[in-house]
Amino acid sequence: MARLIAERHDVVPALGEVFRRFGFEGASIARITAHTKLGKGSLYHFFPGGKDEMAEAVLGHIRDWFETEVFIPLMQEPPAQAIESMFASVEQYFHSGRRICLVGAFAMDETRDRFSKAVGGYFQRWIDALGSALSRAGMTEIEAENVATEVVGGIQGAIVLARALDDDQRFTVIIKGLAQRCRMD
Amino acid sequence: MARLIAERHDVVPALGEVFRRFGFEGASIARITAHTKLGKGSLYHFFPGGKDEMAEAVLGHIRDWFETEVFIPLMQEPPAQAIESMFASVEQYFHSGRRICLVGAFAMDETRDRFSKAVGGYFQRWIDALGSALSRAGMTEIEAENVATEVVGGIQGAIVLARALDDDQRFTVIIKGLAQRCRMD
DNA sequence: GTCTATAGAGTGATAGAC
DNA sequence: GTCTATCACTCTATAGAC
Repeated sequence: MARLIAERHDVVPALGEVFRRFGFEGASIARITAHTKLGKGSLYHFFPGGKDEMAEAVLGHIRDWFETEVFIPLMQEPPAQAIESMFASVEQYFHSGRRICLVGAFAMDETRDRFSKAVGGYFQRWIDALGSALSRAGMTEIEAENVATEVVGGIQGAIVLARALDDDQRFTVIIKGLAQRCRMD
Repeated sequence: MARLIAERHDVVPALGEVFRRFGFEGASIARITAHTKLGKGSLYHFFPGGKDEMAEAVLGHIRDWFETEVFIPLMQEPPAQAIESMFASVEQYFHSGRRICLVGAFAMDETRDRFSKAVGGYFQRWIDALGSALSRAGMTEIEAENVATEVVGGIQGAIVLARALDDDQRFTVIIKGLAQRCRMD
């Protein structure tokens, strides 16, 4: 009976979707078992720390994805093309605003305090990486940091608006504006 | 003992704070009674529709505040000064990013679907009002709408970042940049 | 037998509604 | 306060892999 399906990392994306849909508080174990098709036994076998450990695993998984797909390219590749590539990744990853940023969502209520290190680290790393690219592209340090902050924040805002208005065009329009801002104005 | 304190509208701000802190799912009736110092009896007397009606009341209260303090001035007063005044109100209302936007938070998970009308209406009204002011200030229709969308979204993003990084300076810096954008560039 | 993965009944606590 | 449903979580039982 055992050994058939899962390893721990196989269920992490499914876990992420549940947390995204319902939030941390709204993601009950019942909902999680329904979505992951894993019994409580398996779930607590993989994540002895319960929901907190599940959320931690999801945040780590998100961080890893951004690290390889976005942050490292921003730090190491030619800046103009890495920035363009970042916006393409963002458009795709967030499904034009139909998929939320779990890290941003966790930041909104007291869930933040449970995962403050992962939440803060994710955004700081993003701002630093983008700031590095903008700086290499010719901006002053201070300008690069300000624009990076505005852009990373702007992406979060675009997600909020797209979902609130149920209109992905808003997301795409805002992202285009932010991309323009990175080309200097 | 009864009759002493409350009317329904007196408890709405306290309700708002509970929803802000814990989110809709995390705001349990126990937490609500603790914060409002109202028994369950009074609570269900004022809000027979339960938690949904409580949240609806909070959203209506928020909408009313923005309507008088922000949206109507944007539509009717001299645009440059109404826009400056909007940014001042925003800085104050959101406590430099330490207080979240409940409407934006509700937009993030499936809570949105319960309150989609209030959530969508709030942001659309804000964008329309700001767009009107920007247009009167000299922007083309299309430019005004784009900038209004970026600014309203940018404010939401600023809240997310300020909380995620636990740093209100980020909020203030972003707001300053958005205000600059409204003066044309 | 020992190990890991699994299923799910059962725990007390707490949920929202009234 | 009282109701039922559901919460997060524990535990026992058992499957197959070695």
